[in-house]
Amino acid sequence: MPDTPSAVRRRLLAWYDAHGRTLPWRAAPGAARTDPYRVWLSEVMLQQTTVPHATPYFQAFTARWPTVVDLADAQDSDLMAAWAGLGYYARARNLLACARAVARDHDGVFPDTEAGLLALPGVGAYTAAAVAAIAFGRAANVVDGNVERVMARLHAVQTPLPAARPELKRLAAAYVTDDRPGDWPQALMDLGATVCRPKSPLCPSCPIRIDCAAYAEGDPGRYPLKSSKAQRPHRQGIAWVIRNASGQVALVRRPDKGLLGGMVGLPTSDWSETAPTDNPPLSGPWTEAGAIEHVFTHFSLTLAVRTAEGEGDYIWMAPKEALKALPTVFSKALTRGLGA
DNA sequence: TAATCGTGGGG
DNA sequence: TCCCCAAGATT
Repeated sequence: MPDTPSAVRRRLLAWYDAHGRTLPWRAAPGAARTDPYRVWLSEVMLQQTTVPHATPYFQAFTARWPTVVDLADAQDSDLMAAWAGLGYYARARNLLACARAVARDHDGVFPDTEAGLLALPGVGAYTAAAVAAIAFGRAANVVDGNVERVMARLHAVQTPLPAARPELKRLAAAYVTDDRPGDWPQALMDLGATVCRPKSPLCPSCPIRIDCAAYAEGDPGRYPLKSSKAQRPHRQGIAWVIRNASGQVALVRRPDKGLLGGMVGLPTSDWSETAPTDNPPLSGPWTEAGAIEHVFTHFSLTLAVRTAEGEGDYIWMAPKEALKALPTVFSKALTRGLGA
């Protein structure tokens, strides 16, 4: 059974002071207030994304767009290209919408309350609480996957995810106070990332293991319990690599909604679980260039790649530039089509 | 509420 | 090789 919340807080914050991570978006100990723009940008980039994957993007974005107003002035196509490879592209569209809302409706200054932040595009319950706590020192209940896992173990919650979410959030709320409101969620998240890991938790290094009901049971790694997930279907399609006389590649801008929305892509057939209708955009002749495999969150894909020379009403881009602007699935297909 | 929405690393 | 999963938001 956990000790009092205040005792748990004391031990975990002491651990955080000694073992907390140094991260590019995190203010150095004793430094002046964290820049809300950097906190918000990092939080959006880190949604469902690992620190090593997001870090170079954070560095590139802050170098190119040092303030939220700079970002608001960016071209849509530049922003989307800079996000290429990071995934969940709705985040990039919402990032730009949010920057423009802050610039236009808030004089370039982020709202400093949880409710104000929550009203911004792409800012949900987690991100609003995180920015309110970390950038503005608000006593917000910041609950991400790490916090859910720590709470599920600390209290040996028997309800499986995702049904356990409300209960886990209630449990987390008991630890939120006006003392060090920004450090507390970061301490919880650092613990979850480095000690209370999804697999093979490092309980001997945990500052609150004496409070942990799952540790007392002997197998904390089995928490949080999870309900079984649906299996992933497999789809197939065709991607067409068209090059003009200058060696440029034909790209299309994908519609804002749906998969890879707003990104440039190769022209493709429909992607379905049955063989695609071969309806190429040019008469050809087409050369078979093999196929690539790619796995999305809710389906896997085999994409046959065919190449031809031609002209037409496309976005024409040099291959080197295209490879940087395309989402990964199309970078793979283009690389194959180029014979690299 | 449940489905949709990427990618890369690790066990 | 395959499956898990990571600082979630939106509809």
